[in-house]
Amino acid sequence: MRTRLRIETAISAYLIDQKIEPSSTWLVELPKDRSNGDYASNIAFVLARTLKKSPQAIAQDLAKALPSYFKDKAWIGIQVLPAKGFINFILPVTVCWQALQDETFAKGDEVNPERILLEYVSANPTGPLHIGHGRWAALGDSLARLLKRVGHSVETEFYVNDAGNQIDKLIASVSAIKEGRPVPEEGYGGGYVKDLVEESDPIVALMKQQQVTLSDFRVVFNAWTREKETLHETGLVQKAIDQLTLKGITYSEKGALFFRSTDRGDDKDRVLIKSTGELTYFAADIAYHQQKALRGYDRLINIWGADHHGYITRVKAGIKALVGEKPEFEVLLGQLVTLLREGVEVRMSKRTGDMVSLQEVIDEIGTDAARFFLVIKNADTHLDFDLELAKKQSNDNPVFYVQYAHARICSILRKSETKPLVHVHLELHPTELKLLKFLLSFEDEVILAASRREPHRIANYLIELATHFHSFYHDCKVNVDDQVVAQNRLAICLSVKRILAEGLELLGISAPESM
RNA sequence: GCGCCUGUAGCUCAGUUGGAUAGAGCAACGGCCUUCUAAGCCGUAGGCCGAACGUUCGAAUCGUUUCAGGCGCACCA
Repeated sequence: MRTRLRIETAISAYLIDQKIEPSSTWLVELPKDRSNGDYASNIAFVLARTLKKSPQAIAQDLAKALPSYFKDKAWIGIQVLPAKGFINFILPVTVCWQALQDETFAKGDEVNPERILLEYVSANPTGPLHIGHGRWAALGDSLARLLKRVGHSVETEFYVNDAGNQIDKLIASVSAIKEGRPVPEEGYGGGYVKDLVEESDPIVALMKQQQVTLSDFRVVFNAWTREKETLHETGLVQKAIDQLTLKGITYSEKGALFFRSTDRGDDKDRVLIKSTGELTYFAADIAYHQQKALRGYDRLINIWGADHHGYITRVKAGIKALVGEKPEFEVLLGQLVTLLREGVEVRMSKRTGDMVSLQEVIDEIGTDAARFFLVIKNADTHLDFDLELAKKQSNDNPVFYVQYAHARICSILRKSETKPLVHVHLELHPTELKLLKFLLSFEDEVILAASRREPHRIANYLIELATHFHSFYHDCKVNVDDQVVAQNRLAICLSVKRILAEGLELLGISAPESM
């Protein structure tokens, strides 16, 4: 971002000098085709209307004038080229090099750092985690890492629904098995339920099991909040309901207590207390979010499956009613995962026990491959996860392609006897130059991925970086006799290694020294 | 019926705050290991970006309509 910021600053300075006020927003971005330049701006298109000149003519003028606005010595060689109305910027190698050397490269660039609470997975403790939870786990954990990386302060939380109907059914199923009775209808009959018979507290046992799986998946939460003890036993749910009633936004009807959520965009009012006297999950949920809000965050982010889409408006309405506009409430919806084995869908049912658990997936294909598969696709596209395919592909799985690049660099470093220099001389092989320039764009990718909450961008960036590196490896031998060249290339290798490792780290994937 | 997501190469998907000839991997075909790990590199072929209309100097990207698939629309969780 800092590099891009320099360019934006130069353009702004020019506009101020010329007393030009753009009619709408312009930007400096990575060109789609990197061979056009390192950065590009659409400013000429934007100014065309105000200046009543063609974008091409404006671009010509700007290209001539802009270089003198880069005051820093290192930037002196910058090329500013007009092209079909675009303005392309080609950075001097030294600028790229210096940016990469900076300890804080692609780190802490967020303009408005926030205190964020990210809640994800939050699976009921009624069975093992499945592949769908795996998607939220991979997504949430990577997102947390990304948000931290750009400078937010992030805490992660797993909300444990250890109260309510489903829990009662599970307990009933366990005792039924224990006493040799058949599992009640609508109960849980999966194989794992039989194993719970030995446990003094089946819920805790399942929670621990989930924790082990997540830990194997390299996903660790700052907090596991248990609904029963933090919300019900403390009376906080009732308190939240009372507050709503006090505000006059509840009403009784047919023996139930309703929350007037239609006042805040919902299409029907929601029940807080059923006519049976039981509290709804919705009541507990808004109490929970109220508690989160009171802890003083700027933003609450939740990751939910698309099947909870209908829930957003009402929970948002509840939060707004209880705590106001203060903490932003943001829900990231992820589309569902279909688990396949050789193209045939594996139905996910905890009740029948007909399922493949996340633990089994991890054991079968490994955490690295599983996480990569789950995070590489945009969260809003439906994901088909084929176990056999994931296993079969494991040799040309993109994750290995990326890891291989890292391992290759480590191998080069092991074989090299020269020490890297601090700077690069200016004569670079074209492939080498492309690689260097691509490294620089990590900065922009991280910012974009974090601000749009799209970790899959990092996975795609890494694949592309690995591609650039493998080409470089092929075209440019590192350990050559010419010491200047060797040191240069070694220095580039070190940068690639660092970015690969940092990128993989953001995805919670290992960067092996050898393969 | 209403809401949200998706529809891009044979397959799996990038690209979507409008921009420069629409990209990658797999599959297919053809090259490259006496040289730092061939889990690699290079090349060829493959497209009316679901369809139609509209907004714009400019649309895969925005709007309307429509078709197809997924997921929701409880005093269930």
